[in-house]
Amino acid sequence: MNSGKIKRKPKPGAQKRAYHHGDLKDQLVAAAEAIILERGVDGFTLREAARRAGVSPAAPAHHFKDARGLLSEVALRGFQDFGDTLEAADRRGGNDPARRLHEQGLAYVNFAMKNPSRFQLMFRQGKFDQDYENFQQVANRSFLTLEGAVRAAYGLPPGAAMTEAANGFLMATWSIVHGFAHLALGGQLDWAAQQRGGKKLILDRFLPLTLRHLPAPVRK
Amino acid sequence: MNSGKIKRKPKPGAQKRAYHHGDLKDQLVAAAEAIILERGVDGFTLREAARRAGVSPAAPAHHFKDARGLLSEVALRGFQDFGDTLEAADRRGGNDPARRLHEQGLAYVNFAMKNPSRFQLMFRQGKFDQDYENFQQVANRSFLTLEGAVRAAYGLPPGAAMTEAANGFLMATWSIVHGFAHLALGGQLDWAAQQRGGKKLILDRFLPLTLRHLPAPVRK
DNA sequence: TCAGTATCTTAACAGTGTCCAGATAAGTTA
DNA sequence: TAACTTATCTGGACACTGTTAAGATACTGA
Repeated sequence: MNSGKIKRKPKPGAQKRAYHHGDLKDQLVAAAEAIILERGVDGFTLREAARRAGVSPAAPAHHFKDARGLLSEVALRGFQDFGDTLEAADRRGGNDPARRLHEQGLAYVNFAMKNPSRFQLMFRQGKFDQDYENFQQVANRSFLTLEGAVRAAYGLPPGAAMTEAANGFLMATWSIVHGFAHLALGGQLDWAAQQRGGKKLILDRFLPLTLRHLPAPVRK
Repeated sequence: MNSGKIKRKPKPGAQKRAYHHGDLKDQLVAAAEAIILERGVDGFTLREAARRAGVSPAAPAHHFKDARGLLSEVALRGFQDFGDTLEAADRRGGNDPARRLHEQGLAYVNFAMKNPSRFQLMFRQGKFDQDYENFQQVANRSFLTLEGAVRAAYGLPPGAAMTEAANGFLMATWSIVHGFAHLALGGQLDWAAQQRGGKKLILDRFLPLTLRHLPAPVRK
């Protein structure tokens, strides 16, 4: 997945940092992820990321076009993990379309709750470039995982065109898990979860209660 | 709704602006709404709002604590309109709980699509203060409108405690409309809507298709 | 060895939110 | 009317931001 060419030993000891960093790109990504986790997506600044990586504010420009470029990389890697997570869940569902969808729904919300700032960044418009490298393709993988299970539910082979009913079903299923994730992250479910920190309650109790209402395919 | 005391004629003609603006607070709010509509929520700057209102960058401080304060006011007014919209829709549903919920769902998404930046601001964490003036109370009104219809569906009088099943139903209903709104605004539904500008298609076609899957109360 | 390239630093620029001291207008009291 | 008080706004300043330009340093490969 990575470019794979490490030019220098990342940390050869307690030696004072060399002029050439050696692992700057990855450390900038790591710093960015840490920052948005601590301060929220809007709390990110390029200079702070550079500061944490121990380089000057101008250094990141050699690895990313600009601040949006760094966030684009974070979003891209987020969608890679997200896609992996959903595909694994889909496999856990076996051959039963309903179970496949249920597993994906669980995984969808769990990912959001365990990676709150990454998830919020991934679905935030304007913070990064949608056409960064192969972002579209990577992000589409998650969508196709969901579509695959919907196709199975409606008996539509991979080549066949999606029917309107199937599309409605897909949008409804996606909406319910996506909406739940957003409400949970936005604190809109805290009236039920006792104060803050009810993450566990939301995942263990509210989510199953909600997923009971996952759509069922419309036969007619 | 407004403080109601207009100190000065807003625009007495082509006369050069007086030292005292006379209507600055409302015009700052209007400017802020225009800015986030044009440039997105993150495109807002306090200085630009001041510029559009024709005052110095320091002037807003006399009407709002800081930049977040101005955005808080925008969010507050947004929730007022949102609450009105949902209550009107609820009334259109008459006595049938299912119809009340369906009307609210339609109104929910329609509001989001017709006020995209306001809606995104309203549900964006960190951009404004949750405890600005009576924000909590105003925002809660929208929630209570939804809860009211859910109570009706489950035969729970206003005083009675919500059951777990009712809460699950509420969260599922809220999630599906909230998620649909977010997906639509985020452009995640554009694969089906031909390119950009498919707003009409989304509202007229996809939304009804999706709302067919609005949860039904779980009897057992 | 030595040119070429990749990576990084320093310095600067314009734009941002916010604070301060002071100017001006409006309201209030006598 | 006159004086005092309060509300509103300006101008200038400060620290912070993203980005660029010019130059320094280290690595690469012939």
